[in-house]
Amino acid sequence: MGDVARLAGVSAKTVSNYFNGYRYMREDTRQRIEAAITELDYRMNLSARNLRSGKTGMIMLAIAELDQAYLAEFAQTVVNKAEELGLGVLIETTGGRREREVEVLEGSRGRNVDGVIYEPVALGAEDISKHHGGFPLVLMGEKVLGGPFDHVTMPDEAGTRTAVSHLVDLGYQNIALIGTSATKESPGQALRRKGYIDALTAGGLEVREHIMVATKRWHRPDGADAMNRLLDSGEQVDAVFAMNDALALGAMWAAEQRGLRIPHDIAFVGFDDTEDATYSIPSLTTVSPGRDALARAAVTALHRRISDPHYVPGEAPIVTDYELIMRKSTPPLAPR
Amino acid sequence: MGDVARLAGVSAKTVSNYFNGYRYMREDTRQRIEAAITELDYRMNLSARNLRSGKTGMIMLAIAELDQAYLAEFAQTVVNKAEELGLGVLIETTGGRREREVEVLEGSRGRNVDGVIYEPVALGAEDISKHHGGFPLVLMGEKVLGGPFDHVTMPDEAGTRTAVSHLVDLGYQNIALIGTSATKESPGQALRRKGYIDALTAGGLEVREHIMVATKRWHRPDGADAMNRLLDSGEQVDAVFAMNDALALGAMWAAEQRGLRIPHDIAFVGFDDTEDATYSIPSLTTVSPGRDALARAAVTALHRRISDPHYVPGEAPIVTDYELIMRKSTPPLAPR
DNA sequence: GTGAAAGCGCTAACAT
DNA sequence: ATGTTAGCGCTTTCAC
Repeated sequence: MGDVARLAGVSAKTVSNYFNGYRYMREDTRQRIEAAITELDYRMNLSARNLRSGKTGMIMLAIAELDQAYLAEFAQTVVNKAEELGLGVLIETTGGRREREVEVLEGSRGRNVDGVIYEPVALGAEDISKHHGGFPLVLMGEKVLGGPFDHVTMPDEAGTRTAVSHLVDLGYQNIALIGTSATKESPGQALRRKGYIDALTAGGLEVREHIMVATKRWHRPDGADAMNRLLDSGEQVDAVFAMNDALALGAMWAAEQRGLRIPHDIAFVGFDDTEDATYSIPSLTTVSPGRDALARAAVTALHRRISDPHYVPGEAPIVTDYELIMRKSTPPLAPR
Repeated sequence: MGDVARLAGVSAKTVSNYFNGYRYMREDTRQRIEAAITELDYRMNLSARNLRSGKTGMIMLAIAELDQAYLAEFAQTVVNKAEELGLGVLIETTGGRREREVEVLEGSRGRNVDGVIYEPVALGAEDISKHHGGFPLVLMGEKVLGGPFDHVTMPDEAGTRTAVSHLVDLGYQNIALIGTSATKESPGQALRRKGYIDALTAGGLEVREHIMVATKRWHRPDGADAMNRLLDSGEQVDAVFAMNDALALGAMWAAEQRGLRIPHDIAFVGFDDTEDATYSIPSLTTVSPGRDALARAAVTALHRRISDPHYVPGEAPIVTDYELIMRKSTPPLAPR
């Protein structure tokens, strides 16, 4: 920057003013600076600016994994929105593993970005308060009581309840659940399980532990695997609610592999409304949880928290609207 | 860091040595430092380290979009591999738009990371040399002649040729191509188109411009749209090679919507071997281009370039092995 | 409207 | 094996 100043015949401070949009500057000064920048092909050293200003212009997005359509689409929207606000996005993935989640919360990178959008999977609310190092944080999922965090959350419970109730209304009586956890339940899992149980209860149906199937992850192979176990069990099943679209599509595929006719023999419902749910054969009924709005809300809240020192995180979660998207995988149940 | 040094009764330099793994240090010194760090809950200020050392410990991954399964899976592997090497990954998306691609190449963020992995879509080789600001760069796609860049590339041409030849061998005679460009062709597009044409020619089949269909992007809706236009055209088609899996799955869906039986009436082949190709109904024959190996190779090459000042980028591209994965969407052609 | 000087928190180079 | 000095390239403060 010194070089630019010298070439333009001004001080470094004036060049700095130029970059920071300082308003009072003579037109000829501005032009000389611009000419010098072009001439020298100068780019500001962000490390130096960061050191001095205490800001980095970057936020971190810490999620379980990118190779899950929902999270990839979420990340895409976060990157776009951040770009609008002049922020870069550093992506860390945790694989949903507790150890990595703690690392992210305690590590130095978290304190060296302006803020973090964080999706806890293995970590509970207490853990987060305990391990958190004091940087601006927006949580995806449950509220951490007392923590100074914004939190954005999908309508997990209500969305699931609506979807399962829809199956009940269509006449299905043996509705399986795919995607529970054999070990520690994540917040989203707990809420979706609750929505499922409530809908069955409200519909006067029995809640059967044997048709609630745990999976390790939430990818297609897990869904296929779960479906195979379900069919092997001999339990009667006429519909499946899966905790996300990938599980539902994997389950549907496994059922078809075994010679069942979809959706005639078994109906399927997913959650997320990722692109592949529209284009599966048959197309998949699913819950659209307002993904883009949520991602934008997360970035906006974080940005406000970063740039306004008086900003106080909202007590209430930011929840988006959801919508049940009805497609061909859930026909009205024909009398058997 | 000064605080830590004071509390531990050593100089700042010794604390710095501690963080940088300097080997010669008395055990009790080390322990006093560790105690002080814990006591103060100290985390290093990376901006200061970056300013001083001229490195940031971050690389940038500049790709078209994250909400494309192939790129999301690629990004996931890049993040993992970078993490292994102690590097953070800043993700920028360009949407494949020329203007954004230039911005990324010229902007200040590129000069403020240690290196960049870059996927040009709209930008040609000349553009890249012209706009590049001198930072370590690994390109995905074609070789930029004379540029000091490593480049990693999928076996676009050979993979496509093999896939289309397979259709020819099975007896298909009217093989459409989905995913060409109406405007400027990207490197990958050009190579896949060439592979397609070569395979047809080698098989003694006519190359028909009318069954080569352009799409705006490479997502499912684009594939569906292209398939509809193809079917509306009245051209005879018994198989489709799509430039990626998403296009193939969208096209397959559209054909099914119109009452065609898949794969009996039309066979489909994709490219990428994303997870959804395994679990579609019917499962999709596709080219597996060694995605993970490629992502790891890209990070490794960049890391070497960053850390070894004598490293000279290879002349030859890093190409991975590919494999044709045969599934149910391409049965041997029964005599009609 | 612009300049001069100080200093953000680290590490390279050298000293001990 | 550890301490001292200087300075990375910016922005802040205050003076002009």
